[in-house]
Amino acid sequence: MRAEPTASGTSSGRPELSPVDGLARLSFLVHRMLELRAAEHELSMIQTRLLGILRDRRPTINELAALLALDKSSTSGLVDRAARRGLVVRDPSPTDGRAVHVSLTDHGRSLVDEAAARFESDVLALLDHLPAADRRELSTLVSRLLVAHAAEQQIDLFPGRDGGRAT
Amino acid sequence: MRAEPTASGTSSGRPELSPVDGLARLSFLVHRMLELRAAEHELSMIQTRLLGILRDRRPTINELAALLALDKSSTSGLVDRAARRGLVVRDPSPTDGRAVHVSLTDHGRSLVDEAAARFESDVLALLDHLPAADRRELSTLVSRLLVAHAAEQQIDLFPGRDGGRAT
DNA sequence: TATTGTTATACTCTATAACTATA
DNA sequence: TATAGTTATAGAGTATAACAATA
Repeated sequence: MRAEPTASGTSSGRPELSPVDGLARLSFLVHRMLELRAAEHELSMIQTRLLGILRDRRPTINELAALLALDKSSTSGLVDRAARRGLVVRDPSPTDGRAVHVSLTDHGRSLVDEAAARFESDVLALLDHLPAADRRELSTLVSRLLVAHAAEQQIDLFPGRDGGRAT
Repeated sequence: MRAEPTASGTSSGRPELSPVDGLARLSFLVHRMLELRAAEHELSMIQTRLLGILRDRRPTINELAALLALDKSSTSGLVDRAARRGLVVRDPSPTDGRAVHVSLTDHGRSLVDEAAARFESDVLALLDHLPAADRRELSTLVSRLLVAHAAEQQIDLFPGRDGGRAT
């Protein structure tokens, strides 16, 4: 969005990006890393998100639509195209004659696993530009930021780790 | 992509996201903030990027295609749709009878300015979850990371601030 | 001949509305 | 009657290939 970097002069020798600029650029950079790795397997971002969700779930079309924030008709088409490529399968629900469960094929799983592994090493390589201490500090701050934001939005960032409602 | 948060236990009371998970989630969060603000003006991400570029330039279709990493035919169609909505105009190049220059209309500029302002306040509000000292530290680390990455990729993060080739 | 831009065609992605089958 | 999913339709966004106009 910004064209000029808005280098809010630190008056030290090193120019520094503004906080908003920095976060925006970092966001686009990481996003593009995932896009490129997905594209290596001819996966669009939405197909990649679909496969990512299916890594540990067998949702119905309706559940998928909610998770992807898409209309059920869009979701149906998305699953169609993935199924046509042999990445996912539809299975009838044993309990509801109207519903289907979508799950990964072995091929779909190998694609998403490989893309995820490559993306992870991309991000690690990016972080390697910082010395170890800075890297740890950055991770801690990012985590703290996300935890605070999730708390405000009443989102559970750590499902499984006792959602809070316990003793 | 990750379903489980991979809370690499810090063995302290507070769970912390893994570095890759944290950066990925932060990236998606910031990306979604821009998407939502753009959507308030019925702008897609690619239309928003187009208008963002035009804020301080009047590129040709070919130049736009390079900046957006799109084919020139895709760019032509993108500009068509933006022009049909009155957001941009094509003007013939004074020096090359084949080329056109694309620029913002007043309407297009007001849309992109407003979306940018709202996005900026979203990111500032997000950062407000951290105490001021942490916020400054995070910005510095993000900036340092991007500067190092840009240097490696031989990209100039600060155009105008003397591209280096000087005295 | 080479370059700039547009057009024709095809496919993915998305939503709305209408439909089928089951509950 | 309500819900789960699909299909019909329309439009944005993208690429490839073919084209027109200009250089």
